[in-house]
Amino acid sequence: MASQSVLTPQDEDFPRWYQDVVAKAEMADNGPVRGTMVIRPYGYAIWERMQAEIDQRIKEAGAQNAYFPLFIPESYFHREAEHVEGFSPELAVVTHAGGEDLAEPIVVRPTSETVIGEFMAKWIQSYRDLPLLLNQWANVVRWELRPRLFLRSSEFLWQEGHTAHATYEDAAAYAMKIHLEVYNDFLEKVLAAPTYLGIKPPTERFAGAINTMTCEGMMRDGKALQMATSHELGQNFAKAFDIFYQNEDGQAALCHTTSWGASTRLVGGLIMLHGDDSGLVVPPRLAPIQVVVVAVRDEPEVNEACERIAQSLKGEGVRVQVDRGRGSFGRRLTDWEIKGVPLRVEVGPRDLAQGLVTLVRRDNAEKLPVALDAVGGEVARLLEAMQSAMFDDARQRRDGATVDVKSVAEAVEAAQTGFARLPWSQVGYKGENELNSQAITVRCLQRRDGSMPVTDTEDELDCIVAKSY
RNA sequence: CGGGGCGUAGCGCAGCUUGGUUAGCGCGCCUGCUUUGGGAGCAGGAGGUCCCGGGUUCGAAUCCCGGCGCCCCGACCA
Repeated sequence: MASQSVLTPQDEDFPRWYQDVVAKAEMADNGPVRGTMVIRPYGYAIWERMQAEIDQRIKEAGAQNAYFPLFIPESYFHREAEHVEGFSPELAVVTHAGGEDLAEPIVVRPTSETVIGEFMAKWIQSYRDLPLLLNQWANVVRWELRPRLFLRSSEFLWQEGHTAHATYEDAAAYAMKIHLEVYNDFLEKVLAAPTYLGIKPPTERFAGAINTMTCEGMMRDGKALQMATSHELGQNFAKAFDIFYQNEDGQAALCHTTSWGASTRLVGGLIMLHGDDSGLVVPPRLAPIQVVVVAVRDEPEVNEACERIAQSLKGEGVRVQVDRGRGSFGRRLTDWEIKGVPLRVEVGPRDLAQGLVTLVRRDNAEKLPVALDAVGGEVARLLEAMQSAMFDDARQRRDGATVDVKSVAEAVEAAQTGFARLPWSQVGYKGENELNSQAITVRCLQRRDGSMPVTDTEDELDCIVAKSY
Protein backbone atom coordinates (compact mmCIF):
# COMPACT_ATOMS: atom_id res chain seq x y z
CA MET A 1 0.00 0.00 0.00
CA ALA A 2 3.06 2.22 0.33
CA SER A 3 2.59 4.77 -2.38
CA GLN A 4 5.49 4.61 -4.75
CA SER A 5 5.48 7.03 -7.62
CA VAL A 6 4.05 5.65 -10.80
CA LEU A 7 5.87 8.10 -13.02
CA THR A 8 9.51 9.09 -13.16
CA PRO A 9 9.65 12.38 -11.24
CA GLN A 10 10.13 15.44 -13.43
CA ASP A 11 13.25 16.51 -11.55
CA GLU A 12 14.86 13.16 -12.04
CA ASP A 13 14.42 12.87 -15.80
CA PHE A 14 12.01 15.16 -17.60
CA PRO A 15 11.98 13.37 -20.98
CA ARG A 16 11.39 10.10 -19.19
CA TRP A 17 8.56 11.67 -17.22
CA TYR A 18 7.04 12.85 -20.49
CA GLN A 19 7.16 9.39 -22.00
CA ASP A 20 5.70 7.89 -18.84
CA VAL A 21 2.76 10.29 -18.97
CA VAL A 22 2.09 9.65 -22.64
CA ALA A 23 2.08 5.91 -21.99
CA LYS A 24 0.30 5.74 -18.64
CA ALA A 25 -2.34 8.31 -19.49
CA GLU A 26 -2.98 6.20 -22.60
CA MET A 27 -2.44 9.11 -24.94
CA ALA A 28 -0.34 7.55 -27.70
CA ASP A 29 1.94 4.74 -28.80
CA ASN A 30 4.75 4.63 -31.29
CA GLY A 31 3.62 3.44 -34.69
CA PRO A 32 5.33 0.57 -36.50
CA VAL A 33 7.23 2.90 -38.83
CA ARG A 34 9.83 4.95 -37.02
CA GLY A 35 8.54 8.39 -36.22
CA THR A 36 4.89 7.55 -36.65
CA MET A 37 2.37 7.86 -33.88
CA VAL A 38 -0.76 6.02 -32.88
CA ILE A 39 -3.01 8.46 -31.07
CA ARG A 40 -5.09 6.55 -28.54
CA PRO A 41 -8.67 7.45 -27.67
CA TYR A 42 -7.86 9.64 -24.68
CA GLY A 43 -5.15 11.54 -26.53
CA TYR A 44 -7.42 11.91 -29.52
CA ALA A 45 -10.29 13.16 -27.36
CA ILE A 46 -8.02 15.95 -26.16
CA TRP A 47 -7.03 16.73 -29.75
CA GLU A 48 -10.70 16.79 -30.77
CA ARG A 49 -11.39 19.33 -28.04
CA MET A 50 -8.51 21.45 -29.32
CA GLN A 51 -9.83 21.12 -32.85
CA ALA A 52 -13.31 22.15 -31.82
CA GLU A 53 -12.12 25.28 -30.02
CA ILE A 54 -9.67 26.30 -32.73
CA ASP A 55 -12.08 25.51 -35.56
CA GLN A 56 -14.77 27.67 -34.01
CA ARG A 57 -12.36 30.60 -33.77
CA ILE A 58 -11.14 30.11 -37.33
CA LYS A 59 -14.70 30.27 -38.59
CA GLU A 60 -15.36 33.36 -36.51
CA ALA A 61 -12.35 34.90 -38.22
CA GLY A 62 -14.10 34.29 -41.53
CA ALA A 63 -12.16 31.37 -42.99
CA GLN A 64 -13.88 28.35 -44.49
CA ASN A 65 -12.80 24.74 -44.30
CA ALA A 66 -11.87 22.83 -47.43
CA TYR A 67 -9.72 19.84 -48.24
CA PHE A 68 -6.76 19.50 -50.58
CA PRO A 69 -4.96 16.32 -51.62
CA LEU A 70 -2.27 14.51 -49.66
CA PHE A 71 -0.24 14.00 -52.84
CA ILE A 72 1.47 16.96 -54.46
CA PRO A 73 3.43 16.97 -57.73
CA GLU A 74 7.09 17.34 -56.87
CA SER A 75 7.48 20.08 -59.45
CA TYR A 76 5.23 22.36 -57.36
CA PHE A 77 7.88 22.54 -54.69
CA HIS A 78 10.51 23.76 -57.11
CA ARG A 79 8.53 26.83 -58.00
CA GLU A 80 9.40 28.63 -54.78
CA ALA A 81 13.15 28.54 -54.15
CA GLU A 82 13.25 29.00 -50.38
CA HIS A 83 10.28 26.73 -49.86
CA VAL A 84 11.89 23.80 -51.63
CA GLU A 85 15.19 24.43 -49.94
CA GLY A 86 13.57 24.48 -46.53
CA PHE A 87 11.49 21.37 -46.98
CA SER A 88 13.56 19.04 -49.18
CA PRO A 89 15.37 17.37 -46.30
CA GLU A 90 12.13 16.20 -44.73
CA LEU A 91 10.06 15.25 -47.75
CA ALA A 92 8.67 11.77 -48.25
CA VAL A 93 8.47 11.17 -51.97
CA VAL A 94 6.48 8.53 -53.82
CA THR A 95 8.38 7.31 -56.85
CA HIS A 96 6.58 4.05 -57.46
CA ALA A 97 2.85 3.38 -57.59
CA GLY A 98 0.40 1.16 -59.37
CA GLY A 99 3.20 -1.26 -60.01
CA GLU A 100 5.20 1.23 -62.06
CA ASP A 101 7.76 3.97 -61.66
CA LEU A 102 6.04 7.33 -61.77
CA ALA A 103 6.87 9.77 -64.56
CA GLU A 104 6.95 12.56 -61.99
CA PRO A 105 7.57 11.82 -58.34
CA ILE A 106 4.76 12.72 -55.96
CA VAL A 107 5.47 14.41 -52.66
CA VAL A 108 3.47 13.57 -49.57
CA ARG A 109 2.51 17.04 -48.35
CA PRO A 110 4.68 18.51 -45.61
CA THR A 111 2.40 21.58 -45.84
CA SER A 112 0.07 22.72 -48.58
CA GLU A 113 1.08 26.20 -49.74
CA THR A 114 1.94 24.86 -53.16
CA VAL A 115 -1.22 22.93 -54.07
CA ILE A 116 -3.44 25.53 -52.51
CA GLY A 117 -1.56 28.26 -54.36
CA GLU A 118 -2.25 26.46 -57.61
CA PHE A 119 -5.96 26.45 -56.91
CA MET A 120 -6.07 29.96 -55.57
CA ALA A 121 -4.68 31.06 -58.91
CA LYS A 122 -7.52 29.25 -60.59
CA TRP A 123 -10.27 30.53 -58.34
CA ILE A 124 -9.23 34.15 -57.99
CA GLN A 125 -10.13 36.36 -60.93
CA SER A 126 -11.22 39.67 -59.53
CA TYR A 127 -10.64 41.83 -56.47
CA ARG A 128 -14.20 40.80 -55.66
CA ASP A 129 -12.90 37.27 -54.98
CA LEU A 130 -10.63 38.62 -52.26
CA PRO A 131 -9.85 37.98 -49.58
CA LEU A 132 -9.97 34.23 -50.10
CA LEU A 133 -9.86 32.65 -46.66
CA LEU A 134 -9.30 28.89 -46.50
CA ASN A 135 -8.43 26.39 -43.85
CA GLN A 136 -7.95 22.67 -43.84
CA TRP A 137 -7.64 20.01 -41.17
CA ALA A 138 -5.21 17.42 -42.40
CA ASN A 139 -2.30 15.16 -41.78
CA VAL A 140 1.12 16.13 -43.06
CA VAL A 141 4.42 14.29 -43.33
CA ARG A 142 7.82 15.66 -42.46
CA TRP A 143 10.48 13.00 -42.16
CA GLU A 144 11.98 13.38 -38.73
CA LEU A 145 15.44 12.32 -37.64
CA ARG A 146 14.63 12.36 -33.99
CA PRO A 147 10.94 11.80 -33.33
CA ARG A 148 9.09 12.24 -30.07
CA LEU A 149 5.44 11.47 -29.57
CA PHE A 150 3.31 14.56 -30.23
CA LEU A 151 6.30 16.90 -30.27
CA ARG A 152 8.00 15.65 -33.40
CA SER A 153 6.51 12.84 -35.40
CA SER A 154 7.01 12.09 -39.07
CA GLU A 155 3.28 12.30 -39.60
CA PHE A 156 1.19 14.69 -37.58
CA LEU A 157 -2.24 16.28 -37.60
CA TRP A 158 -2.88 19.98 -37.83
CA GLN A 159 -4.90 22.73 -39.34
CA GLU A 160 -3.33 24.90 -41.98
CA GLY A 161 -4.95 28.14 -43.00
CA HIS A 162 -4.19 29.72 -46.36
CA THR A 163 -5.43 33.10 -47.43
CA ALA A 164 -5.01 35.48 -50.35
CA HIS A 165 -5.44 39.24 -50.14
CA ALA A 166 -5.33 42.25 -52.40
CA THR A 167 -2.83 44.22 -50.36
CA TYR A 168 0.15 43.68 -48.13
CA GLU A 169 -1.64 45.53 -45.34
CA ASP A 170 -4.71 43.36 -45.54
CA ALA A 171 -2.65 40.15 -45.56
CA ALA A 172 -0.50 41.29 -42.65
CA ALA A 173 -3.57 42.34 -40.66
CA TYR A 174 -5.25 39.00 -41.25
CA ALA A 175 -2.19 36.98 -40.25
CA MET A 176 -2.06 39.06 -37.09
CA LYS A 177 -5.78 38.63 -36.49
CA ILE A 178 -5.44 34.85 -36.68
CA HIS A 179 -2.45 35.01 -34.39
CA LEU A 180 -4.26 36.97 -31.74
CA GLU A 181 -7.91 36.02 -32.06
CA VAL A 182 -7.51 32.37 -32.91
CA TYR A 183 -4.21 31.16 -31.49
CA ASN A 184 -3.49 33.41 -28.59
CA ASP A 185 -7.13 33.46 -27.53
CA PHE A 186 -7.31 29.68 -27.62
CA LEU A 187 -4.00 29.30 -25.82
CA GLU A 188 -4.89 31.69 -23.04
CA LYS A 189 -8.55 30.94 -22.53
CA VAL A 190 -8.68 27.21 -23.21
CA LEU A 191 -5.19 25.79 -22.86
CA ALA A 192 -4.33 28.14 -19.98
CA ALA A 193 -1.05 28.72 -21.76
CA PRO A 194 0.69 32.05 -21.41
CA THR A 195 3.03 32.58 -24.33
CA TYR A 196 5.39 35.21 -25.60
CA LEU A 197 3.99 36.65 -28.78
CA GLY A 198 6.57 37.83 -31.21
CA ILE A 199 8.06 37.47 -34.64
CA LYS A 200 10.81 35.09 -35.67
CA PRO A 201 14.21 36.42 -36.62
CA PRO A 202 14.96 35.94 -40.34
CA THR A 203 16.93 32.74 -39.67
CA GLU A 204 13.95 31.05 -38.02
CA ARG A 205 11.29 32.04 -40.51
CA PHE A 206 9.03 29.61 -42.31
CA ALA A 207 10.55 28.60 -45.66
CA GLY A 208 9.20 31.10 -48.13
CA ALA A 209 7.71 33.59 -45.67
CA ILE A 210 8.53 37.27 -45.32
CA ASN A 211 7.42 37.29 -41.69
CA THR A 212 6.63 34.58 -39.16
CA MET A 213 4.71 35.21 -35.95
CA THR A 214 4.92 32.80 -33.06
CA CYS A 215 3.38 31.97 -29.71
CA GLU A 216 6.30 30.71 -27.62
CA GLY A 217 5.35 28.76 -24.54
CA MET A 218 7.65 27.73 -21.71
CA MET A 219 7.52 24.14 -20.61
CA ARG A 220 8.04 23.09 -16.99
CA ASP A 221 11.66 22.25 -17.67
CA GLY A 222 12.31 25.77 -18.91
CA LYS A 223 12.49 24.86 -22.58
CA ALA A 224 10.51 26.67 -25.25
CA LEU A 225 7.81 25.24 -27.46
CA GLN A 226 6.35 27.05 -30.44
CA MET A 227 2.65 26.48 -29.92
CA ALA A 228 1.27 28.11 -33.06
CA THR A 229 2.53 30.22 -35.93
CA SER A 230 1.16 32.60 -38.48
CA HIS A 231 3.06 33.62 -41.60
CA GLU A 232 2.99 36.51 -44.02
CA LEU A 233 4.10 35.02 -47.30
CA GLY A 234 4.22 38.30 -49.14
CA GLN A 235 3.98 37.74 -52.89
CA ASN A 236 6.44 34.85 -52.95
CA PHE A 237 3.86 32.16 -53.52
CA ALA A 238 1.66 34.44 -55.58
CA LYS A 239 4.58 34.86 -57.98
CA ALA A 240 5.39 31.17 -58.01
CA PHE A 241 1.80 30.12 -58.68
CA ASP A 242 0.52 33.10 -60.64
CA ILE A 243 -2.04 34.17 -58.09
CA PHE A 244 -3.27 37.31 -59.82
CA TYR A 245 -6.45 39.33 -59.57
CA GLN A 246 -7.88 42.17 -61.58
CA ASN A 247 -8.21 45.35 -59.59
CA GLU A 248 -10.85 48.08 -59.87
CA ASP A 249 -8.89 49.67 -62.67
CA GLY A 250 -8.81 46.47 -64.67
CA GLN A 251 -5.09 45.98 -64.01
CA ALA A 252 -3.64 42.60 -63.15
CA ALA A 253 -2.14 42.57 -59.64
CA LEU A 254 -0.34 39.96 -57.59
CA CYS A 255 -2.01 38.70 -54.42
CA HIS A 256 -0.43 38.69 -50.99
CA THR A 257 -0.85 35.40 -49.17
CA THR A 258 -0.66 34.10 -45.61
CA SER A 259 -0.55 30.73 -43.95
CA TRP A 260 -0.91 29.68 -40.35
CA GLY A 261 -1.01 26.46 -38.39
CA ALA A 262 -1.36 24.64 -35.12
CA SER A 263 -0.71 20.94 -34.73
CA THR A 264 -0.96 17.91 -32.49
CA ARG A 265 2.25 19.28 -30.99
CA LEU A 266 -0.15 21.24 -28.80
CA VAL A 267 -0.95 18.00 -27.02
CA GLY A 268 2.73 17.64 -26.15
CA GLY A 269 2.70 21.25 -25.04
CA LEU A 270 -0.28 20.60 -22.81
CA ILE A 271 1.54 17.74 -21.13
CA MET A 272 4.78 19.63 -20.52
CA LEU A 273 3.18 22.94 -19.63
CA HIS A 274 0.78 21.76 -16.95
CA GLY A 275 1.78 18.22 -16.05
CA ASP A 276 3.20 17.37 -12.62
CA ASP A 277 4.67 14.33 -10.89
CA SER A 278 1.21 12.78 -10.64
CA GLY A 279 0.64 13.05 -14.36
CA LEU A 280 -1.26 15.20 -16.78
CA VAL A 281 -3.29 18.19 -15.64
CA VAL A 282 -5.88 19.22 -18.21
CA PRO A 283 -7.39 22.70 -17.99
CA PRO A 284 -11.15 22.41 -17.39
CA ARG A 285 -12.23 24.18 -20.56
CA LEU A 286 -10.14 21.82 -22.63
CA ALA A 287 -10.78 18.59 -20.75
CA PRO A 288 -12.75 15.91 -22.59
CA ILE A 289 -13.69 14.67 -19.13
CA GLN A 290 -14.07 17.61 -16.78
CA VAL A 291 -15.44 15.73 -13.82
CA VAL A 292 -15.19 12.10 -12.85
CA VAL A 293 -17.68 10.88 -10.28
CA VAL A 294 -15.94 8.11 -8.39
CA ALA A 295 -17.85 5.53 -6.41
CA VAL A 296 -15.78 4.77 -3.35
CA ARG A 297 -17.46 1.42 -3.01
CA ASP A 298 -19.40 -0.67 -5.47
CA GLU A 299 -22.68 -0.50 -3.56
CA PRO A 300 -26.18 0.18 -4.89
CA GLU A 301 -26.86 3.41 -2.96
CA VAL A 302 -23.43 4.76 -3.83
CA ASN A 303 -23.78 3.88 -7.49
CA GLU A 304 -27.22 5.40 -7.67
CA ALA A 305 -25.95 8.60 -6.08
CA CYS A 306 -23.11 8.70 -8.61
CA GLU A 307 -25.52 8.38 -11.52
CA ARG A 308 -27.80 11.08 -10.12
CA ILE A 309 -24.90 13.48 -9.64
CA ALA A 310 -23.55 12.75 -13.11
CA GLN A 311 -26.93 13.21 -14.77
CA SER A 312 -27.46 16.49 -13.03
CA LEU A 313 -23.99 17.77 -13.99
CA LYS A 314 -24.51 16.62 -17.54
CA GLY A 315 -27.72 18.61 -17.61
CA GLU A 316 -25.69 21.67 -16.75
CA GLY A 317 -23.37 21.06 -19.67
CA VAL A 318 -20.50 19.53 -17.72
CA ARG A 319 -18.49 16.79 -19.46
CA VAL A 320 -18.76 14.11 -16.83
CA GLN A 321 -18.02 10.43 -16.47
CA VAL A 322 -18.90 7.95 -13.73
CA ASP A 323 -16.32 5.53 -12.38
CA ARG A 324 -18.11 2.75 -10.56
CA GLY A 325 -15.84 0.06 -11.79
CA ARG A 326 -14.47 -2.58 -9.55
CA GLY A 327 -10.89 -2.50 -8.44
CA SER A 328 -9.36 -0.66 -5.56
CA PHE A 329 -10.34 2.88 -4.84
CA GLY A 330 -6.75 4.09 -4.65
CA ARG A 331 -5.86 2.60 -7.98
CA ARG A 332 -8.75 4.31 -9.69
CA LEU A 333 -7.83 7.65 -8.17
CA THR A 334 -4.28 7.31 -9.39
CA ASP A 335 -5.47 6.50 -12.88
CA TRP A 336 -7.68 9.59 -13.04
CA GLU A 337 -4.87 11.71 -11.71
CA ILE A 338 -2.51 10.52 -14.40
CA LYS A 339 -5.15 11.39 -16.98
CA GLY A 340 -5.38 14.84 -15.48
CA VAL A 341 -9.16 15.01 -15.08
CA PRO A 342 -9.70 18.44 -13.47
CA LEU A 343 -12.24 17.57 -10.83
CA ARG A 344 -13.11 14.43 -8.94
CA VAL A 345 -16.32 13.87 -7.05
CA GLU A 346 -15.80 11.10 -4.52
CA VAL A 347 -19.02 9.45 -3.43
CA GLY A 348 -18.80 7.08 -0.47
CA PRO A 349 -21.25 5.65 2.05
CA ARG A 350 -19.79 7.60 4.99
CA ASP A 351 -20.09 10.98 3.28
CA LEU A 352 -23.40 10.03 1.77
CA ALA A 353 -24.86 9.26 5.19
CA GLN A 354 -24.26 12.92 6.02
CA GLY A 355 -25.58 14.11 2.68
CA LEU A 356 -22.08 14.96 1.49
CA VAL A 357 -19.62 14.18 -1.24
CA THR A 358 -15.95 15.14 -1.53
CA LEU A 359 -14.70 17.31 -4.38
CA VAL A 360 -11.02 17.12 -5.21
CA ARG A 361 -9.15 19.48 -7.52
CA ARG A 362 -6.44 17.95 -9.68
CA ASP A 363 -4.19 21.00 -9.84
CA ASN A 364 -3.69 21.52 -6.10
CA ALA A 365 -5.17 18.32 -4.61
CA GLU A 366 -7.54 20.39 -2.45
CA LYS A 367 -10.38 18.38 -0.96
CA LEU A 368 -13.70 19.97 -0.25
CA PRO A 369 -16.73 18.35 1.42
CA VAL A 370 -19.85 19.55 -0.36
CA ALA A 371 -23.55 19.01 0.35
CA LEU A 372 -25.28 16.93 -2.31
CA ASP A 373 -27.58 19.73 -3.41
CA ALA A 374 -24.65 22.13 -3.80
CA VAL A 375 -22.55 19.94 -6.08
CA GLY A 376 -23.60 21.62 -9.32
CA GLY A 377 -22.70 25.09 -8.15
CA GLU A 378 -19.44 24.04 -6.56
CA VAL A 379 -18.36 22.11 -9.62
CA ALA A 380 -18.95 25.11 -11.86
CA ARG A 381 -17.11 27.39 -9.44
CA LEU A 382 -14.15 25.06 -8.99
CA LEU A 383 -13.76 24.40 -12.71
CA GLU A 384 -13.54 28.11 -13.37
CA ALA A 385 -11.24 28.69 -10.40
CA MET A 386 -8.96 25.94 -11.58
CA GLN A 387 -8.91 27.24 -15.13
CA SER A 388 -7.68 30.64 -14.06
CA ALA A 389 -5.36 29.28 -11.38
CA MET A 390 -3.66 27.12 -13.99
CA PHE A 391 -3.07 30.09 -16.24
CA ASP A 392 -1.77 32.19 -13.37
CA ASP A 393 0.54 29.42 -12.17
CA ALA A 394 1.89 28.87 -15.65
CA ARG A 395 2.48 32.58 -16.09
CA GLN A 396 4.28 32.81 -12.78
CA ARG A 397 6.52 29.92 -13.68
CA ARG A 398 7.25 31.51 -17.02
CA ASP A 399 7.95 34.95 -15.64
CA GLY A 400 10.03 33.52 -12.82
CA ALA A 401 12.20 31.64 -15.31
CA THR A 402 12.61 34.54 -17.74
CA VAL A 403 15.72 36.52 -16.98
CA ASP A 404 16.69 39.89 -18.41
CA VAL A 405 20.32 39.90 -19.44
CA LYS A 406 22.66 42.22 -21.27
CA SER A 407 24.96 39.96 -23.24
CA VAL A 408 25.02 36.78 -25.25
CA ALA A 409 27.27 35.16 -22.65
CA GLU A 410 24.76 35.88 -19.90
CA ALA A 411 21.97 34.64 -22.14
CA VAL A 412 23.74 31.31 -22.60
CA GLU A 413 23.91 31.00 -18.83
CA ALA A 414 20.25 31.89 -18.29
CA ALA A 415 19.04 29.60 -21.07
CA GLN A 416 20.28 26.57 -19.18
CA THR A 417 17.23 26.79 -16.94
CA GLY A 418 14.77 29.08 -18.69
CA PHE A 419 14.39 31.98 -21.07
CA ALA A 420 16.72 34.93 -21.44
CA ARG A 421 15.58 38.30 -22.74
CA LEU A 422 18.09 40.77 -24.14
CA PRO A 423 18.34 43.57 -26.67
CA TRP A 424 18.21 42.16 -30.19
CA SER A 425 20.94 44.59 -31.15
CA GLN A 426 23.28 42.74 -28.76
CA VAL A 427 22.88 39.52 -30.70
CA GLY A 428 23.20 39.96 -34.43
CA TYR A 429 24.46 37.35 -36.86
CA LYS A 430 27.49 36.47 -34.76
CA GLY A 431 25.57 36.28 -31.51
CA GLU A 432 22.95 34.05 -33.06
CA ASN A 433 25.62 31.63 -34.21
CA GLU A 434 27.15 31.64 -30.77
CA LEU A 435 23.77 30.85 -29.22
CA ASN A 436 23.04 28.15 -31.77
CA SER A 437 26.33 26.47 -31.01
CA GLN A 438 25.06 26.08 -27.46
CA ALA A 439 21.75 24.58 -28.67
CA ILE A 440 20.01 27.85 -27.94
CA THR A 441 17.84 29.67 -30.45
CA VAL A 442 16.24 33.04 -30.75
CA ARG A 443 12.61 32.19 -30.08
CA CYS A 444 11.11 35.53 -30.94
CA LEU A 445 11.56 39.27 -31.20
CA GLN A 446 9.39 41.61 -29.18
CA ARG A 447 9.07 45.30 -28.55
CA ARG A 448 10.24 46.50 -25.15
CA ASP A 449 6.63 46.59 -23.95
CA GLY A 450 6.16 42.96 -24.95
CA SER A 451 3.99 43.71 -27.95
CA MET A 452 4.50 42.26 -31.40
CA PRO A 453 6.69 44.15 -33.83
CA VAL A 454 5.74 44.40 -37.47
CA THR A 455 9.23 43.72 -38.81
CA ASP A 456 12.56 42.60 -37.42
CA THR A 457 14.10 45.89 -38.50
CA GLU A 458 12.24 47.98 -35.93
CA ASP A 459 14.48 49.79 -33.47
CA GLU A 460 14.73 48.84 -29.81
CA LEU A 461 13.61 45.23 -30.15
CA ASP A 462 14.23 42.60 -27.50
CA CYS A 463 14.73 38.97 -28.24
CA ILE A 464 13.84 35.95 -26.18
CA VAL A 465 16.30 33.10 -26.41
CA ALA A 466 16.04 29.58 -25.03
CA LYS A 467 16.60 25.94 -25.61
CA SER A 468 13.63 24.47 -27.34
CA TYR A 469 11.73 21.41 -28.44
C1' C B 1 24.23 12.35 -39.59
C1' G B 2 27.84 12.83 -34.85
C1' G B 3 28.27 11.19 -29.31
C1' G B 4 26.40 7.77 -25.53
C1' G B 5 23.22 3.61 -23.94
C1' C B 6 20.27 -0.72 -24.88
C1' G B 7 17.77 -5.16 -27.53
C1' U B 8 15.74 -11.71 -22.86
C1' A B 9 7.20 -12.78 -21.71
C1' G B 10 2.53 -7.14 -22.89
C1' C B 11 5.88 -3.51 -19.85
C1' G B 12 10.36 -2.99 -16.68
C1' C B 13 14.59 -5.87 -15.75
C1' A B 14 18.26 -10.00 -13.82
C1' G B 15 21.20 -13.79 -16.00
C1' C B 16 26.25 -12.85 -20.11
C1' U B 17 32.37 -11.29 -17.32
C1' U B 18 33.92 -17.31 -15.97
C1' G B 19 29.18 -21.32 -22.20
C1' G B 20 26.42 -26.76 -19.08
C1' U B 21 19.77 -29.70 -16.96
C1' U B 22 12.99 -27.60 -17.50
C1' A B 23 15.87 -19.20 -18.82
C1' G B 24 14.31 -16.32 -14.00
C1' C B 25 12.16 -11.90 -11.14
C1' G B 26 8.70 -7.58 -10.54
C1' C B 27 4.40 -5.37 -12.68
C1' G B 28 0.46 -6.50 -15.91
C1' C B 29 -2.96 -10.52 -17.83
C1' C B 30 -6.52 -15.08 -16.84
C1' U B 31 -9.46 -18.17 -12.89
C1' G B 32 -11.36 -18.43 -7.90
C1' C B 33 -12.18 -16.52 -3.08
C1' U B 34 -11.66 -12.45 0.24
C1' U B 35 -11.56 -7.16 -0.52
C1' U B 36 -12.79 -1.75 -1.95
C1' G B 37 -12.29 5.98 2.17
C1' G B 38 -5.15 6.66 -1.70
C1' G B 39 -1.68 2.01 -6.74
C1' A B 40 -5.58 -4.58 -2.38
C1' G B 41 -4.46 -9.90 -0.36
C1' C B 42 -4.10 -15.14 -0.94
C1' A B 43 -4.14 -19.45 -4.09
C1' G B 44 -3.78 -21.37 -8.88
C1' G B 45 -2.63 -20.39 -14.20
C1' A B 46 -1.36 -18.67 -19.26
C1' G B 47 2.44 -16.33 -21.75
C1' G B 48 9.52 -16.81 -24.68
C1' U B 49 12.05 -17.12 -32.60
C1' C B 50 16.68 -14.71 -25.42
C1' C B 51 16.64 -8.62 -32.19
C1' C B 52 18.37 -11.09 -37.00
C1' G B 53 22.17 -13.90 -39.87
C1' G B 54 26.60 -16.46 -39.85
C1' G B 55 30.68 -18.67 -37.00
C1' U B 56 33.33 -21.29 -32.72
C1' U B 57 31.80 -25.60 -29.62
C1' C B 58 29.70 -32.04 -27.75
C1' G B 59 26.69 -27.79 -26.09
C1' A B 60 25.48 -20.49 -27.10
C1' A B 61 20.89 -15.74 -24.10
C1' U B 62 26.21 -16.11 -22.72
C1' C B 63 32.16 -16.17 -26.84
C1' C B 64 33.53 -14.11 -32.20
C1' C B 65 32.06 -11.54 -36.97
C1' G B 66 28.35 -8.92 -39.70
C1' G B 67 23.58 -6.73 -40.00
C1' C B 68 18.97 -4.49 -38.07
C1' G B 69 16.17 -1.87 -34.55
C1' C B 70 15.11 1.23 -30.32
C1' C B 71 16.15 5.07 -26.60
C1' C B 72 18.84 9.46 -24.72
C1' C B 73 22.01 13.92 -25.87
C1' G B 74 23.27 17.25 -30.23
C1' A B 75 22.51 19.44 -35.79
C1' C B 76 16.96 20.21 -38.58
C1' C B 77 11.85 21.28 -37.70
C1' A B 78 5.25 22.44 -36.13
